[in-house]
Amino acid sequence: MDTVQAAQCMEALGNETRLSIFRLLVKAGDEGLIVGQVQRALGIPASTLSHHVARLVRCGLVSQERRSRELHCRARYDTMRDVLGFLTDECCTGVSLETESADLALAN
Amino acid sequence: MDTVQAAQCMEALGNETRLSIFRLLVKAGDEGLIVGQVQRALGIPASTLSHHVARLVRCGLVSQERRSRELHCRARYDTMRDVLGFLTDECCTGVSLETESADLALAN
DNA sequence: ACGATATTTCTAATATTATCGAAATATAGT
DNA sequence: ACTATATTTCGATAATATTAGAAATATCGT
Repeated sequence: MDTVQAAQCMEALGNETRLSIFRLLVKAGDEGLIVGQVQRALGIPASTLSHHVARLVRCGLVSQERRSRELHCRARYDTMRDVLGFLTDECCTGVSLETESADLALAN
Repeated sequence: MDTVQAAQCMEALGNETRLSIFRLLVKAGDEGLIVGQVQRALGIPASTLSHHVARLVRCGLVSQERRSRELHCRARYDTMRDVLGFLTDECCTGVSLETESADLALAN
């Protein structure tokens, strides 16, 4: 994952509404949720929600699959893993994620 | 770390300029960099840079320490670790970070 | 074909963010 | 006190994002 896509994903998740949507989808697991379920869960207008979901889809964090009238949304763990990988590699160099204090190494 | 602070950090890192600043500071390691060094490295006007750095400081991703005229900036690994922890726990439930494909468990 | 449901696209208003020059502040050396 | 350096704050403009109602589209059941 390159810097641009990483930034796009972060920007997407940097909005509280979108972060809630994404967390909801993660919790829903493999099954995912249909847009209407998300809407009822979060209580936001359909058009607003559609906008936010589209943005999550655009940056690759959510996938959609139409099932007749309903639109199934699922969190894309692969993308999320890439984002975490980017952050760990590029933004946390030399720091273990464990809480044991770090042995900062200038890895470049 | 709560949802609000996590979102703030992500929003901060979701801007390409700020992400570059942060990566630069991470690479600089424990020593950090003074604002002027960051400015020369990235080639952006001082006032614009100041704005972005202030934002990184505000959300806790960067710390500053004045040394006479110069302002030393350092990446705060502890905050970064918390952000990664949040993302791993709340946004990646049941998915291993290793590339071996996941055993999605609905952990709630 | 029609009416109901699910969701998006359009449109417009409002709000927030980004950018950067100019002026202000802080500190250092002379 | 004066000048130079380092950085921030101010102020104004431009760009982008958020919000949400209304209209459009798609699909279903009858």
